[in-house]
Amino acid sequence: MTEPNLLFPAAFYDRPTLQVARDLLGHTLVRVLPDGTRLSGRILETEAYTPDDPACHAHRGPSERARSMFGPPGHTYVYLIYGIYHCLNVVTQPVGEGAAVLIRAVEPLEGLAAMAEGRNIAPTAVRDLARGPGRLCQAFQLDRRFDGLPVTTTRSPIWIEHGTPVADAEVLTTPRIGITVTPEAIAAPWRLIVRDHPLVSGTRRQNCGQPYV
DNA sequence: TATATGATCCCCT
DNA sequence: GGGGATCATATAA
Repeated sequence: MTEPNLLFPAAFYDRPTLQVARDLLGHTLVRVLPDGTRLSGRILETEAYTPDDPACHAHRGPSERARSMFGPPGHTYVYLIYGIYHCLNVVTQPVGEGAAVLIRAVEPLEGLAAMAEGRNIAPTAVRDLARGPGRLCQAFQLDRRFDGLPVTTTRSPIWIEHGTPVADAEVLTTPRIGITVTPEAIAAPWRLIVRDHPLVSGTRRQNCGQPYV
C-alpha cells in the first residue's frame, strides 16, 4: 500500500522548530479510533520548544518522560500534565537534539460526536472540543500510550496531512501560555496562532501578538 | 525516601 | 480572575 501524497515527509519535521510550528498551521491532524472512526481537525495554534529553552522538557538532557523528544522527527511526544491532562507534541529537528512543537488547538472537522464523547461534553459545545492542549488530547483520545508514534504514515493511529495553508498575514506570534521558568522563556514569542480565529485558546489579551514575518 | 512543581482545565465569584 | 484537582517527574536530602 503506497502512501497518499497528503502526508508530510519526515524531512518536513527535521527543520528548525519555530519554522515547523508555523508551517503546521492550517494543516490537518487526523486520528483513527480502534472502531475505525476518523477524527480530524485543522491546526490553529502551536508552540515551539527547543533544548536551549529552560521551559523545554529536553532542556536538561534525555529523561524517561521526554525520551521521545530525542527520537526521530515526525514522531509524537505525549506527556501527562498536572496529573490529569495530556499534551500532544510533534518531534522536530535531527535525532538527539530534543525539540518539539506543542499542538494547542484545532478546529474540529470530522468525528465531532466522538470528540464530544472523549471530552464528556455535549456535542453542541463545538467551541470546547479541542481548544487547548488538554482538551485536544481528550477529544482525540490520546494518552501516554500514543507517545513515540510516527505522524508521517497512515499506518499510525495518528498523523498529519495537508490541509489549507495559512498565509503569513494570518499568522500571529505571542508568548507561550503557562511558562514561568525565566523572564526570557516567558517573553519568547514562540506561540503561533491563526489570527482572530475563535477556536484558539487563550484570553483576548494573550491572543494579541506580532505578525510572524 | 521526601518534597515541590507544573507546556491545564473547570468551577466559582 | 482566582483557587483546587491530582500525580508523574525532577530534584533535593
